[in-house]
Amino acid sequence: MHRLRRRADMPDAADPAPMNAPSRRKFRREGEERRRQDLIDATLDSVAEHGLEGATLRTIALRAGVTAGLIRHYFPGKEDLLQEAYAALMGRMTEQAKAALVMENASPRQRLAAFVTANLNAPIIDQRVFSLWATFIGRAGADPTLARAHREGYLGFRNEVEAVVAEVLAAERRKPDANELRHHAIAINAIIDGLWIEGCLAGEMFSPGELAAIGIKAIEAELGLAPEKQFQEK
Amino acid sequence: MHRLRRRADMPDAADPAPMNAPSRRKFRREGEERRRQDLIDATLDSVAEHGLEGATLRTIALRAGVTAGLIRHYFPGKEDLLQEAYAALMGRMTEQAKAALVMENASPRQRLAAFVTANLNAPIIDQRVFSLWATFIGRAGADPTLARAHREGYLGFRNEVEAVVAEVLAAERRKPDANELRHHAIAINAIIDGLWIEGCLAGEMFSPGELAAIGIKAIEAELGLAPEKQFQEK
DNA sequence: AGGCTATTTATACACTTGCACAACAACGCC
DNA sequence: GGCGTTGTTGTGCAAGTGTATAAATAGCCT
Repeated sequence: MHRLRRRADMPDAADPAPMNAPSRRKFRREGEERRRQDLIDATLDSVAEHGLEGATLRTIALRAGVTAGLIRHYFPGKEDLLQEAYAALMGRMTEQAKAALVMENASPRQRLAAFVTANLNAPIIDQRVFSLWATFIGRAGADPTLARAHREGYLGFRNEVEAVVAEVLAAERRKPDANELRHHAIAINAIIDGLWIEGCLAGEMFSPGELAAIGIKAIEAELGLAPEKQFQEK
Repeated sequence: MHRLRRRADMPDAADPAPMNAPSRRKFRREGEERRRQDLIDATLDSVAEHGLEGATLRTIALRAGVTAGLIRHYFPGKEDLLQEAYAALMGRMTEQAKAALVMENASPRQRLAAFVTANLNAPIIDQRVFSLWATFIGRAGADPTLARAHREGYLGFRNEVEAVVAEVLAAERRKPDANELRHHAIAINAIIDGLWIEGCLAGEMFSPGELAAIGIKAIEAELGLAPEKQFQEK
């Protein structure tokens, strides 16, 4: 029995109790945005748990608490759903990452340290998010759409880093040229990315705050900042 | 017509030319190791190109120049083939990465620089290898076997880094404690990993050797080494 | 209350997937 | 050369896959 029918099976005289037949699943109508978000979340959950291969429409629908057919009512096809899910993931990641930069009344150096700390702790250090990132980015080589989405996210992130670095160095009365600045941004970005991966894949190997401390020290070394004690973590 | 049959279709009196019927595919018997390697390579190619979802037994077999049924003769199931393919990939990656460390007649610092340079240029900087790495590692969260394989590879790599770092610092008459050494290794590992990703995903944004130069400078800063000019790249 | 309509379910369908197995033929051995 | 072994092919099959579509009903409007 691999097709689950509730009604149309055995068309002639086989149902012993025709009275209770119409039992159809109860449902509620949700708002359009709510449904789309639920479906996207369910998609990300499915991908994180079973990979792209295991994220079938039925699995996704089950997780979202609806039936598979409904997906087609909101998305033209599975590919579109995956695209939107990836876009949503990237949006949340960069949003969270950049949120740590909007600090009032803080020196550039403090803002940089806070940025690094935010990126190297929960919720950005998270195995589920990493799995999603890796699963999607693994297809960037073959899917130009994904590749462009990544490139934009990456450059946006790096530009943020470069801007803070410029402020930090300016506060130190240093005037780096454009290429020097770019190299610093690339290196710092690499440090954050690399530590992020290590934390996501083997978080329990590091004590709380350890990755952030390592990252801040490495970045300060990269920028040639004296490790002043006034910037210890609270 | 969705099933391609060559013989058994239409069992009675439908074949106009029964003479040419037995045309069966010619084949050669390869050695066992050769076949296994070919199948593993075809698997990696398929995964790199279409992701885990697109790597079907038929696709893999087609690429290996055999028919799908043969795979079952060498591997108990698809999952086993994927496991072995991942193991082979990791083996080649770490092998290449460590190969740069076995230099005779070189100072520790030169060996470190060569190690970084090797890891941040072709063939280790390679989009296909990155796609494979990301695709597999994305399932590490759900698959304990993959997670352990990664952990072992990662720790092995980091221990290599730590050993070279110890030599470099020893040559500078510095005696770091164990925790300091560990932090250096983690940071340097992150720098290499981060730059590796950037290079794989957007290699054309960097001029040749640029990533290696950035990496070496960042690592020397992390270790507090004076950027002596005698270590320029040839 | 009762109808309208768009959301939601249920089902159908063509096709794919991993696996099973029988038939076949390439190659070594006598 | 013939023969047996076994690597290899061809084919079948149940369980899914994404998509299409008819049927039902939830909830709003009047």
